[in-house]
This record gives sequence, structure tokens and C-alpha cells, in this order.
Amino acid sequence: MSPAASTRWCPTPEQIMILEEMYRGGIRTPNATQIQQITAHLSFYGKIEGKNVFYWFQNHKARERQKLRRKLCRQQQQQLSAHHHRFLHQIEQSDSSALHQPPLYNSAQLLPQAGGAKEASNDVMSYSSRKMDIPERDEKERSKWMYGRDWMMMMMMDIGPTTHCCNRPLKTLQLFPITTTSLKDECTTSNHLSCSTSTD
Amino acid sequence: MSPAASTRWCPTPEQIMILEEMYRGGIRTPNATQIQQITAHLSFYGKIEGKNVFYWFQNHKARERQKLRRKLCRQQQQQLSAHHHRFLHQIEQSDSSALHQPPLYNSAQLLPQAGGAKEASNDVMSYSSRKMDIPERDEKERSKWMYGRDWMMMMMMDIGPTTHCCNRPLKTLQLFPITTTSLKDECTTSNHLSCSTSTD
DNA sequence: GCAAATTAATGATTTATTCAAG
DNA sequence: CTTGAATAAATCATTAATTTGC
Repeated sequence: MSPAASTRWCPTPEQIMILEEMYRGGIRTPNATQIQQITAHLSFYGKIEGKNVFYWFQNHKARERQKLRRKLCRQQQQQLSAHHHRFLHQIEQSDSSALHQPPLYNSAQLLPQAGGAKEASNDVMSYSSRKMDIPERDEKERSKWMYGRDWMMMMMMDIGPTTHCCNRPLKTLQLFPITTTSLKDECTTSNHLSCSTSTD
Repeated sequence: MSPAASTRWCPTPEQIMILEEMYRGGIRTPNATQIQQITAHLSFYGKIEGKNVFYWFQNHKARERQKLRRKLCRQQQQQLSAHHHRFLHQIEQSDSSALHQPPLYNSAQLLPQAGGAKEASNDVMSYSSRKMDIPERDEKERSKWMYGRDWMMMMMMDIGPTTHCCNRPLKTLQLFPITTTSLKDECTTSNHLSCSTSTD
């Protein structure tokens, strides 16, 4: 390896902030003169060379573009199945008080029935043997979990791991190719998807 | 025995999209009823349990907040020294042609073949721990670099690695604590900044 | 191209904080 | 002042992406 001499530029926070500000200001590919000036200016905050500035803009531009692409892609995919859209209205009406929390939390109205149910019925234990929810680590672990979140437990017990709509298909539906590749390359949006791996 | 059974929920793309849509729709901490419904709905797209939904909203909320805080913090810190602000006008006048590129890039004026800067990782902010890989690797690499960018090299020679304004402080200014922890607690906004080394 | 090694993202847990009731 | 409910913050742990050497 190389000696202790710094192998590469290590930008200071100030330098990064300034570069970003310029980027937002519209600078994308500064020319030689500009790079000179920027370098001189940034040298006030730490060691830097012109090529660092040059590369920074190259990289930043590329990554911003990438981010944008990803975001647009996600928005595109947001047009989902009718099944989903029908649901959206249902859920947003189910409890309006929880939806429009104006301050950080009102907290009083949350599950008033949970406490009542707990006190009323001791037979909670009866189905605890089915251990539907919790990961099966140990008894120790599970009881610790239940202790803190029994209200959630109760709730979950009622519905169990999925039963409502349609007969659920054992594991994961095969409607879509779920196998990991789908999110891989941003979206596979439409055409190009250039996989130019720098032919050397 | 279920050795291969994954220990944790692995959300499908559709589930994630739906959850995000609900989040944007205003749902933050769904109550028991809502979690039930959401779980039932999402089970259409793959295996899921109520606690997954619960945790997802917890995590997503927290991480969005974190992101926001970080961003605000950055903006705050953008009020930098006068030294910097004076510079801003200077640089923006030096060459207007490069500044006001209306489309994504005109690119004609800057080395169209630039293959040097490859995309490393996706977050420019994290200066402390990530890679912004810049050439410098070997002689071979560097000479390739020079070949394409001799104009820049020339320019660089003139200015060298930092010499211009004021006596620069050897490495990085100690205005901020830069040592890897800097991103830990988001920003260390303005006041405390506990680096008081001298208590004699 | 592939597989080990490294790094980033994020699901799951734990700990600390906040507020209200007693 | 203490306690309990609810949750935000911090942390742990595992999965996925990326890089790297062959």
C-alpha cells in the first residue's frame, strides 16, 4: 500500500457544504477558470486540489440524476392494482382521530378497548400456546416481548398472521416476481437502461 | 424444524410501495384496528404480520424525521463565514456560459469522453466514512487521467494543492469536530459544541 | 462472470423520555 | 413522587448491494 501520505481527498464539512451550495446555485460542470477559483476558495477550509473539485461535480451530478430517476420510477409504480386503490379509502376512514393527529401525539384515544379486553378475559393464555406471532427465539425472549406489548399481542391474536381478504396463498403470492431482482436497478423504467460497464 | 425460514420479514416491492403511500397519506402511528386492516390488505401481496406493519411505521417515521433533521441542519450550517459569501459572487460571474445551462447538460465544453469518475456510493453527505474514489491509483491510471485532462493539469500546476488565500491551517479547520462522530448526532447545531480542551 | 469481502439499508429490540393519573 | 401507558431515540442484527480479486 501507499505510505501514510493521504491517498485521497478527504473533504471537510465546510467544503462539502460550499460545494453543495454552488451545485444548488446551478453550477454543474465548472470550467477551468471556475475550478481554479473554487479550489482556491475551498483551500481556505482544508487541503484540496483542482481535480477534487472537478470530480466532485461529476459525481454529484451523476448521483443526483440517479436519485431523481429512482424517485420518478417509484412514483410511476405507484399506479397499482385496483385492489389496492379500493382499500385506500377503507383504511383512511377506519379511525379518523388517529389519522389527523395535529400535535405529536394525543395518545389518549389509542385502543381504549384493549385494556378492557385484557381485564375481562383471562383466557388470553388459552391461545398463547399457538405462538402465532412472535419469533420463536426463547420463552424468555417472548415473554419479555409480550410484557411490553401485550396490547398489540391481543390485537394480533384476533387476526392472526393474515386471514382477511381472499384465501391467502400459503406463502407469498406469485403475482409478481418477488425475487430480489425487482428493485435492483432502479426500476427498469422504459428503454435504454445502459449497462455500459466500461469496456477496457 | 425450520432452519431456512428467514428470521425477519422481507417486504415485497408492492408492500413497500403501499406502505409508503399510506405514510405520505398521513398515517404515522396506526392504531390496532388500522394495523389489522393494513395487514390484511398487504397479505394479498405476500406474507406479513401485524407487528411488521407496526414496526415499519415506527422505523419509517423515525428515519424520515432523522433525514429531515439532517437536511435542516445542513441548511442552517449553510450560513457560513463572510469569507465564503464574498466569494460566491466572484465565482458566479467568472463565466456565465457554464453557469446557466438550461437543459441537463450542454457538455460540449468539458471533456466529453470523461471516463474517470465512476459512481461510488449514493450519499454525498457522508464524507467521513464513504468512498469518493478518485484516480491517483497508479502511474498508469494517472497518466491516462492526464492525457484526457491536460488542460486541467496545467491549470492545477499553477495553483498547486492550495496556496491562495490566507495561511491555511495545515489539515482541516477545527471549526467543527470532524472525527467520524460528526454525523452521529445529526449536526451539533450551534450552541454546545463541547471541544473545550483547555481548562487551566 | 463469479464468489468472498465489504458496506449500506432496514427490520426488530431495547432503552429513555414524556405525559397523565393516583 | 411514583407508576403506567405510549412512543421516540438508540441500538442490535440480518439482509441486500457493491466492491474486489480471481
